[in-house]
Amino acid sequence: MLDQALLGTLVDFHKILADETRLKLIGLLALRPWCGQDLAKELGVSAPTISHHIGKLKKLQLVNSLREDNTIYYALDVERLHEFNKALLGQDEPAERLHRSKERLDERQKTIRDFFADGRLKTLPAQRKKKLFVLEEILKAFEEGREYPESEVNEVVLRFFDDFCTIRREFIMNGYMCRDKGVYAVNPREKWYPWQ
Amino acid sequence: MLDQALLGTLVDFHKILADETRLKLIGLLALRPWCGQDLAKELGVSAPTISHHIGKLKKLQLVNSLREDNTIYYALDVERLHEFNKALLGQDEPAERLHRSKERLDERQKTIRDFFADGRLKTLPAQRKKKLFVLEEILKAFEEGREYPESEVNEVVLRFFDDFCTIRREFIMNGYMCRDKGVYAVNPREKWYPWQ
DNA sequence: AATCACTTTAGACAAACATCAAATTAAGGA
DNA sequence: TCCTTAATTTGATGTTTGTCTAAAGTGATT
Repeated sequence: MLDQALLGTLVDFHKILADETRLKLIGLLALRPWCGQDLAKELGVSAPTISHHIGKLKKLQLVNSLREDNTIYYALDVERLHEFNKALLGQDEPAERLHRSKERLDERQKTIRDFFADGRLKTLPAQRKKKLFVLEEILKAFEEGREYPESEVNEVVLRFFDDFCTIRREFIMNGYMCRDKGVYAVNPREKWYPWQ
Repeated sequence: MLDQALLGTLVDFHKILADETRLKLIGLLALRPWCGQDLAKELGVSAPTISHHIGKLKKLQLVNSLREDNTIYYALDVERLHEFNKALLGQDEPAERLHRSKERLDERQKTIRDFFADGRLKTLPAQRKKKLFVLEEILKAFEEGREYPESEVNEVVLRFFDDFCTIRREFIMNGYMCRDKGVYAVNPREKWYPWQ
């Protein structure tokens, strides 16, 4: 998943953005380049404080500086900002995800053929991936948005497998269903496993 | 710009993500729901530590918890994560920006009519907004992407205004041009003032 | 040289916080 | 009712860090 090198960078990035003054600084620099004195006046802090924060932003290459006579103008690198923002989430592009999901279609159907007979589950797969395929297959017997008392969940599952208790537990553990005060409901599909 | 309410939330968000353990936690919870004990074992920290971090993630509603018998399963709210990530950048929609730029069109043209006569600048406006309009008008005489020695910048500006020195300085100060070792170049237009 | 405007570094202080061990709470099951 | 397992709270500790003042550094102008 998240490799170690990226993790360190990501921590640093968020550390940098986790400060009100620095966030304001970025807000101002997004408008235009500023010099230190003006930034200090605008934000109501001392010049060394500005220098301190600019230094941090520079270390992440979020701002560049440019000297004009005595005064130094700082400019935001918007592109760089976007790079960081993509790092946490954007690693799984929709197109890519779609591609992989198609790749797995055969695997899913094969699993279901293998583990079901006459509409009933022969045995719960031990392999995690296959187990999820099976759970999702059983889940088709439930209506999304409707609430089920525990007894009714058992009833429905029983049509597929005797050990309804295990299946019910797996539904919860894997986020397919939620339970509140003994009442069960299927979670919306997009919350299941977008990474599968 | 960045309003105060959003700013606080954003600081909190980044504070939460600015920790290696929590980032790993999010990485794990992105895969599937986990219970506290397993998370502690997986990350090699104590249970209270996990509890501490989960508490922080919960405060930002980044994770939900779900009790199954004695054990509590924590699940990541991916949607919420996306919301936060959009907050920093996407706040200025292109459509909105376009709208505002149209609003200011008349103002711009009026300023140029007022301050130019026979293609020459009468005087540099003191008011910041108008000054920028004027600078941008003069800037049209430069090619984007081409490099100009200082002498040539002076030459071009001289066609509009005698005090080329001030104009040249204003170009730099306001981010319209950059200067490196005496060579000038016009910055790409999207870096000027998207907010104007 | 001397001065001036601006920036950066150094040092100090206080606040925030990650972590752990120990104590406490919560919920089942014997 | 007691025992077990898991989660949370509490308190302590050491680290990090934002901010300031004072001092030093940096370029340009007189």
